[in-house]
Formats: sequence, C-alpha cells, structure tokens
Amino acid sequence: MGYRVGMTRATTSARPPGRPRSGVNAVVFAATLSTVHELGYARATVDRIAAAAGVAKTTIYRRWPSKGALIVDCLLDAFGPVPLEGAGRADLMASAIRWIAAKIGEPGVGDAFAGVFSDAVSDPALREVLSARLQDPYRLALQEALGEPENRVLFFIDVVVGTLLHRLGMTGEPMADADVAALAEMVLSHFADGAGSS
Amino acid sequence: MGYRVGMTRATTSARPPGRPRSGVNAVVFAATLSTVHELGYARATVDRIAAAAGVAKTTIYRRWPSKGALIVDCLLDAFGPVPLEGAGRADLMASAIRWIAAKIGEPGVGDAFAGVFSDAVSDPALREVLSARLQDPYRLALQEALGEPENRVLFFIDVVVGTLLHRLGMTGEPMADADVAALAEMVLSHFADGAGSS
DNA sequence: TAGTTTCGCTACTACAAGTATCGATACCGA
DNA sequence: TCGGTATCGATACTTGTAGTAGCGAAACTA
Repeated sequence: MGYRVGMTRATTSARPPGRPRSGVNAVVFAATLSTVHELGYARATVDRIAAAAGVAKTTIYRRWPSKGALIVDCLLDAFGPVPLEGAGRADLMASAIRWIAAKIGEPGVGDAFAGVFSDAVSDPALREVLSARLQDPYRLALQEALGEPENRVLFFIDVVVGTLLHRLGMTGEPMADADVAALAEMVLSHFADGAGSS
Repeated sequence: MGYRVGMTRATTSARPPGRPRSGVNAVVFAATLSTVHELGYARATVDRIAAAAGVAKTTIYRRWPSKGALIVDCLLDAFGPVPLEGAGRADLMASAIRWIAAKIGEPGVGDAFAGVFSDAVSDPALREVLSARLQDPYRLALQEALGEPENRVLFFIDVVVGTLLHRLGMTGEPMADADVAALAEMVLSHFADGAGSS
C-alpha cells in the first residue's frame, strides 16, 4: 500500500530514524467500512472511524491528508486488482462486470464509493485523487486486456459503475443479480467486435 | 409546483389569512442553479443561495424543510415534463435520452443533481424525497409511453442517468454528444422488441 | 544516552445546517 | 379603522464535522 515510497536515500533498506509506524492501516480500513456500513457515509465521521479502529484521530490525519483520501485508499484495499480472467473479450468483460457489481454490493463498499464520488463532484482535488488512484489503474488494465482505446474503456466504466451506483443510491440496495446479468448482456452486445463508433 | 396543496377548507379558493407569500420561488431556483454552477455543490451554502436570491435564509427554510428538498424542487422546476415525442418506442427512448443528457449538461443542473444524489446515499429521508418527487413522475410517464414494466423502466433510468452522472462526476464535464449517441444506441439495441429478460 | 519520529490526548479554528426570536409588514374581515 | 394572522428580514444561536496545533510519552537507531 505504499508505506515508504519516498526513498530519498540511495542506500537500500535504510530504515528511517524515529519510532516506526504501527501497522494499523488494515484496522483503519476495516473500521472505515464497518462504520460506513452501520451509520452511512455522512455520519461516518473521522472521529467515529478512529474510535472504531482504536486509534486517535490525529493518527488518521498523519497518514491520509483528508477523509476523501482515506476512503479512496480504503476502496483500493477493498477492491484489489481486477481479476481479468476468461477467454476472449466477452468473457473478460462479463467477469469484470460481475466482479465490480459484487464488490459494490459488499457491506460498506458501495456506500463509501458513492459517498466519496459525490463529494468529488464539488471538490476538484478529490476528483483528481479519485480519477488517478482509483479509476486509472483499472482503466489501464482494461485497455491492455481488451485492446480497446481509452475513450471506449472510459465509456465502459461510466456505464457499468454509473448504473450500479445509481441503483444503490436510489434504492439503498445493491443491484440484484438478474439486473447485473441484463447490464452485462447489454454492454457486451454493444462492445461486440465491429460495434459502433464510441 | 404545489404552492398550496393542503386545502383543509372545503370552500374553494378561501385564501388563508395573514400576509401572503411573496413570489420569489423562481428567483430562489435561479439563484440556486447559478450559485451551484459558480461554486460547486458543497460550497453552495443556503446562506449564499439566499444572498444571491436577495432573500433571508429563514425565508428559504420556511418554504423548504432542508437544503436537499430545495435542490429537488429546483431540479423539478429545471427539468419540467419529459418531452415524450416520436413515433415508436425507439424514437421515444432516443429523444428522452438526448433530453436528459442536455438537461444534465445545463449549467448548475448536473452539479446539483449529482450533489443531492450523493447526499441521498446516506440520508434515507432525502432518498425518499428524491425517489418519490423526482424519479417517480418520469418513471410513470415512461412506463405509460413505452408500455414497459416498472423494473425495466427503472433499469433504463439507472443506466442512462447513472452513466451521465458518473461521467460528469469523474470529469467535471457533461458527456459529449458522440458518447450520448453511443449510449442511446446501446440502450435502444438492448430495449429493442424481443430483447432479454430484465 | 542523544536524536528522531510516531503515538494518544486535548484543545482549538473554521464553517455549514438548521432553529429561535424579534419587530416590521401585508393582507383579510369586521 | 382596527384586530387577527402569517410572512418578511435580521440577528443570534446550537449542533456537528473537517482539519490543525501543541503537548508529553513511547519506540526505535546510532
């Protein structure tokens, strides 16, 4: 998760002086998801998340510059890499759609995603973090695996993630499997070899 | 816009006693959109909206119970009824998609929509307002015009609105016409007569 | 032991949603 | 003309949250 990316020293593995950071990142991520799940995004304050993690609020702010950055890192940890398995583009896309739908359906994940997404609407700095750290890795992996240009992969992500988040936001419940299947069918048909322009 | 829906008196048009409300709703709506457009959703505080409208903040709260309710009413006013014109379902759906895409692209409208949508994620009361007052009228009109069952129209709305809002939220810019056309093509193909289950 | 960094803790600032209260104003009916 | 009623603007207030500042203590290295 990039504990020590700086590496100003040329000598390898020279542990920096001072008290080392305690390994509470995983605990904080778990506390974030469970707090968001129980109280919703708006009431999942940094104070409450810190209390749930058994950590001082200042410790959170020493590691993440803002609540939004914490949520983005938490989502990165929860998502992990895309499982890009399957023979052919259709299988790849279908499995990616089912994967992200399942992830968004996990307790707390969808709420946190939708919450940070909406915060980003009026916060360009957070939008940059969200786009660069969360969307870009998956976009690049999909471009590579599918052999599609950037604009078409962005369209793919808009349709799939946008639909799933809209359903979650409007109903409070993740999209049912039957509708996820319909979404996959629709998208795959559109992206079949020889489909339209964008 | 539902100024006086209560109507406890049986006698028609018995104007209630007291000083009548000044007709500033339209001014407040315009001030809301322009403030959201200039400052973004989060910094478009009720104080600022009231100042832009030349109205006291308390006047806003006398008419709308919360900022979210104000935004929803403002969006209702900005959207108006769906123009359901066109021969056949394909024309109807295509024109509806272009219409909502254009509305979301209007200055302030998309930002306000995305902002109130994300607030609703962690606010069940606001979600109810959003669903009942904003989504349901359009859903019912589409069910009637397209002859589709509720779950398929809800899926249609999730895909179209979700995609447009995700693009706006991630990039800060409304979706370009070429991508709106691709969205319409994909959705129409999925909803062609004799298409899949959901 | 000296130097460095993180820790928990408390206190603080800045700001926004929403409420309470006041005198003033506009309209109705008698 | 006058009382009743409800709105208006203005000000002040409460509550809650993001984020910051500063402290002494703890944990590591050299």
